Parts: sequence; structure tokens; C-alpha cells
Amino acid sequence: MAEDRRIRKTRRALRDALVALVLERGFTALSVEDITQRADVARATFYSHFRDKDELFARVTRDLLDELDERLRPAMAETAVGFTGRPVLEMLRHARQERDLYRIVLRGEGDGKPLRMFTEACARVAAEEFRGRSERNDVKPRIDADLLARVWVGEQVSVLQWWVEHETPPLPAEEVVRMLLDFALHGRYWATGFDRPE
Amino acid sequence: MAEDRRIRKTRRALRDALVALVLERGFTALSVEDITQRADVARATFYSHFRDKDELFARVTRDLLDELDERLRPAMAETAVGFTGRPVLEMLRHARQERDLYRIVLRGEGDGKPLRMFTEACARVAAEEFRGRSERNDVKPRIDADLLARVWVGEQVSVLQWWVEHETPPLPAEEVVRMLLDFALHGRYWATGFDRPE
DNA sequence: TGCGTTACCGAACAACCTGTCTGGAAACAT
DNA sequence: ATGTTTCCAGACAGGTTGTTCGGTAACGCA
Repeated sequence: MAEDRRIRKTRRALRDALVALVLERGFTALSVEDITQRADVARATFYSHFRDKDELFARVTRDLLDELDERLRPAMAETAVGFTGRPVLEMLRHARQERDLYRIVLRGEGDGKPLRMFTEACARVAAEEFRGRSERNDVKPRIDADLLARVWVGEQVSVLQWWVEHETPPLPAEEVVRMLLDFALHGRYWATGFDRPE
Repeated sequence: MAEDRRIRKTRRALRDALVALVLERGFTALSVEDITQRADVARATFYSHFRDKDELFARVTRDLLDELDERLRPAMAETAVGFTGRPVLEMLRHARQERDLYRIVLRGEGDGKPLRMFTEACARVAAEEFRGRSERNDVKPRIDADLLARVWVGEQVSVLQWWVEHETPPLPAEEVVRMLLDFALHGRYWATGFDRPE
């Protein structure tokens, strides 16, 4: 019993309509009718798939995260330092591909719920990686792994926001990764161009 | 013609009601009536002050930022490295004082608009400081000042979120500042406990 | 203290949105 | 070809929004 083609079609249409409209007008400003109209779907049909706007957005976000996870997993093996390296590159590529969706999620549309899903997913992966790394090499971290993961993700997210909000990538993905690597290794102070004090 | 006491009272009541209710139920879930009821104010009165929920939230956020700016300005002089130091300490104190409001803003309530106001205000101040510093000392930054500011703010915000969401401060403000200073100087990799590679 | 001004209240209004439920038409898998 | 499932159009009550009104009470100021 494969999935009905009609279902795939309407779900896809609703997803695309949501992303496009949120980008144009913002999540709260949308009515369900706006979405169904753009998707060319009856309003009643919407409610046979999702309880409300939020559930649709949450579902779309979850799918994105699953997809991201899929792409991150094989890249984790060959990561460079701490966490920054191949995985981040893969994430940037993913973001370029799903640019509009990344934009609305990272903007905090939907009262920041999708963004929280995103950051928490990333933080979970990062914290795990940190812990595993520490154990394997028998090194005691100077800072709580969860807090460290949060900081890392925060940096990540703000760079992603910056990158994805420019019409044309202001820096190739590889350059961004290299920059983040520099931050991780030398700190932000290094970036100011000053020599490290004392 | 000093400002009418009645106006101050209702504005204050609406502000407090908004903050409390958003914390409890989230911004989108609220109706204007919910807010006016909690504030013990007539619904019609609400609309004589604000166009809608969003304007109230935006106004509350703006007031917060003005207050923050007030406190940051005198602290800027004695800043430590890059930007991290007294200003950050002052911000943490401000956040402890206005904890609930900080929480809802940092959560991205209101489709992330207040959060954007916050981050952009911080980024503007930081970028300015970076540029001024570079010019005064005639040092060429290795990284674009705006991007650097964004990264700094991202780190800042994520730590603030972490700090302010704990019922009781998980770390005294002074410790947090010291930690951020370490990040700025040695990088995140340092925090993992590993020695710097090569 | 009294007076003119101004903000608040409560109620009512149309317009819109929400979520649910129909019966019938159309597309589906096999 | 057939039985099943999804889609559609329309209607429904209940709630929300933003505006308007006249009456009442609190205000600043002289």
C-alpha cells in the first residue's frame, strides 16, 4: 500500500505555499485560507492533513531536520576540530539548497518554535560529538559540554542567518568554514587583527 | 504639560500583562482581550494606545533597548578585549533585572521581530566599537567588522538564553563574563580541553 | 477650590478567521 | 471494473479584530 499520489501532491503544495507566503508576509499575518488559496487546495482539505498552521510549519521543519541529519551523519566522521569542518560545510550546502525555508526558520517565524527545534537538534548532535571526543581522547573539557554546544550553535546560527539572507552568497561556503575554523582555534580576538594580549 | 498619570498607569499595566501572559502561553496564543483583562483595562482603551499586539510588544522592546543602551554607554569606556568585559557584565545585570522580558524576547516570540531588534541593536554597538578600536590603534581586522559583530552577538545571545532560562543563575554573572573572555582570547577549541593543534 | 480638558469605560458593530461537518465528485490502487 | 480514499464546495457556530459612540471619572492647572 504505497502512499497515495494525491496526498503527496497536496502536502507538497501546502508546504511550498507556506514557505513562500511566510517569506512574503510573515507567519502570523497568514490565514489558513491564504495558504490553501496559494496552494490551490480546498480549505477543508487543509484540516484533513494538519490541525492548524503551526502543525504544518512544525512538520515542514521536522522534515528539513531529518534531511539535514541524513546529510550530516556521514560527514561527521571526517570532522576537523571540535565539530567545525565537513559537517558545517554540508549544512551550508543544505542551506543553500533549501534557502527560503532556512530563512524563515532562522528568522524565528512562528514565535521561534521552529528555530528552537533547529538549534536544539544541532546542539544535541554537537554535545554528543564533544562528549565522545573527550572520552575517546581522555581529555577533561574546561567548560560544560552542553553550554559549549549552545555557544557553538549560537555562533553557527548567526553566521547562517547572515549567509542566507544575502541574495547572492557573500562568501563561498568553503571560506565560511575556514573562517569558523579560525574562530574555533584562535578565538574572536584574533579576528580583530590585534596580537593576543599578555 | 507633564504626562498624565492615567496614561502611565494603563501603559504599565498593559506592559506587565503582556510580559506575564506571553511567558505563560506564548505571543500568538494571546488575544487583545486576554491582555486587557489581565491588565484590568477596557479593550477600547488598548486601541487608543496601540494599533495592535505587535505594536505593544515592539514598544516594550524598544523601551528595554533604550534602557540597556543607557546602561551600556558609560560601561563602554572600560571594556576589556574587543568588546567583552564591563558592557557584557552590565547586560547580564540588566537581564537579571528584567528577566521575564528578556526571556520572551530571546525566545523569539512575535515571529522573532523583537529578537531581531535586540540583536541588531547589539550588533550595531559592537560593530561600531570594533571599527573605532581598529582605527584608533591602526590595526587592520582580519575579518569584516559586520560579520565579526554578528558572530559576537550570536555567541552573546545564546549564552544569555541559557543563563536567563534557568530558574536560579547557573553561574554568577562575573563567571560568565570570564568564560566569554576566555572564548574571545583562546577560541572555543581551547574550551574542549585539547591543546591547540599544530 | 473649581474648571476645562482628557483618558477611561462599556457596549455595539461589521468583517474576518477558525475549526468542524456535510454529501457528492473525482482520482486512486489493484 | 470496482471498492476505497481523497478532494471539493459550502455551510455552521464561536471567537477575534479594529472602530465608533456617549457617558463618567480622573487629571493638570490656575
